[in-house]
Amino acid sequence: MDYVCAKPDKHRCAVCHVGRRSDWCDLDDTAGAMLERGRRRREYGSGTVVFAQGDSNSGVYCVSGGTVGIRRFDDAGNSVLLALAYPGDTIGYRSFLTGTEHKTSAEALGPTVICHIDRPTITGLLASTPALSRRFLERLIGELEHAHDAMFRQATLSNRGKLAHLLLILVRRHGRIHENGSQSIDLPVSRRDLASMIGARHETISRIISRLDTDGIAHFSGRQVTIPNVEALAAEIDRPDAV
Amino acid sequence: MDYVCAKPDKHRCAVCHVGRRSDWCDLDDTAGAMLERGRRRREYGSGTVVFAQGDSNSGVYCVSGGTVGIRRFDDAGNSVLLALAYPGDTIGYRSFLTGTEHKTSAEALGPTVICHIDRPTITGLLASTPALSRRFLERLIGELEHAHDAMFRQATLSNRGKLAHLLLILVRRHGRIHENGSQSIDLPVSRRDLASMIGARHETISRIISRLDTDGIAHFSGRQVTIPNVEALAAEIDRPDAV
DNA sequence: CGCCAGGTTGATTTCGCTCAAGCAATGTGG
DNA sequence: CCACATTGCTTGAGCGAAATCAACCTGGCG
Repeated sequence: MDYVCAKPDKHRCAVCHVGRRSDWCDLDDTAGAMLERGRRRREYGSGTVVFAQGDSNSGVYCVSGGTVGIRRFDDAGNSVLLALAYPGDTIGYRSFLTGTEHKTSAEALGPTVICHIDRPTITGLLASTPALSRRFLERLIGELEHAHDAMFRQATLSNRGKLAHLLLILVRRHGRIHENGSQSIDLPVSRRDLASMIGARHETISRIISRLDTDGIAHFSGRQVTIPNVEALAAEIDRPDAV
Repeated sequence: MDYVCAKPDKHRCAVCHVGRRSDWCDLDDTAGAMLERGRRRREYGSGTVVFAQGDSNSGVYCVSGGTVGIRRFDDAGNSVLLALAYPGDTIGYRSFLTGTEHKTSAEALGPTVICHIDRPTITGLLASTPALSRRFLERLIGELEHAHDAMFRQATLSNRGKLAHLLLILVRRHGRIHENGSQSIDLPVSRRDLASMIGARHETISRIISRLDTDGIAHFSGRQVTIPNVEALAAEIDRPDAV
């Protein structure tokens, strides 16, 4: 999701460096001041819960630094990592808009900085700045688009294909390019979460990982992944059968 | 998704009987007149395409009668039925809002009546009626919620459980209650589409169906399904193993 | 009448899940 | 500081579920 602000370098949220990519860049001076008053910055340690599924809504959150996991639980204790949120993303706005309890949990994956904007403030901002409502609308559209893509992949790809695709997405976000053209990722999530993201057991993920390793597609060492050839990884996506 | 109009029996779209459940019930007199001018009612035969994935947007559509399938294709010709739309639902509004091409196709599943509202009209309505924008927003939230639920089920349930769940949803929409407490559905979709909705091959669906039949959970005859005991069907959802 | 799409069924193979054991890293209380 | 639990990960064995390939049926429809 790439939202570009109409007024670059103006009225952006002061603490965040995301600037033009945040939802707040359309605010005028008074609205910006209101945001500054109602905003509260906080750091979260790895694994900390930002808001929990079932909690009543207390405003919205804006990710400033780090990575946040959006997760859903069921009664049996199963959990699925539905999405990842990055600096510039607003989260928790859905239950704010509907006035219902949170339908998902959000947790810090690694050290994270998040601003909380309380209900009165965000209500005021929405009233004074129609463009903000539009931002949320477009954010929703992006998320729905993302969910539809995921549903389609879930229905058409093999587990190996799904993992390859997920690695490719993670490379785009977290990847570092090496001198020899290979790329490395520091995975933001555990194996179990990788498994839940593609709808497989964690043992299955382990096996696929070791096969990708022996096939030379991707080399795993803890949460470090090295991908010699990204094109080769991409070629794995729609292949039902291996070499 | 149950949206209730603030002004019942007033300013609703004239041809539709959905009245309070449509997105248009908030319009005032002038906006209502604008809608009447820009609206064009049309009947679609079974299987007809309303709009196709890749088409440029030409406004939005409002389902008046029948059932519409929202489908996504890939290059290889695979298709997945992502959602169903019913009278009162507005479709095609996402690509209108983003100004991009349609990311999904919509097709009539059986005889269907749909109103088309052209771009200038819907643009004007949105400008004059902020509540309409809010309607779209809540529609998006509902769809995203639905997609998240689907992703979670896709990751946690067996194919049998997914099919049981899908039948339960369809019973709610299409079911008729018999005298003896059993319920019947006239499936709006083919077996292949049932398969794509739960991410399985159509042969697998055939087998699960015959097993549900012999287990006495649901009896299939063409697109007619009879469910003696809905509770028994619901109990199938989270059961990984059969009796 | 023959064709064809949609559906069923069978045989076989592959994939992925379950159960289970083992291992490394981390943390904890004595 | 060590014994010991805990957590996350890997690996193996066996099994069940589902995909694949294929034959065949059935009801429309030109």
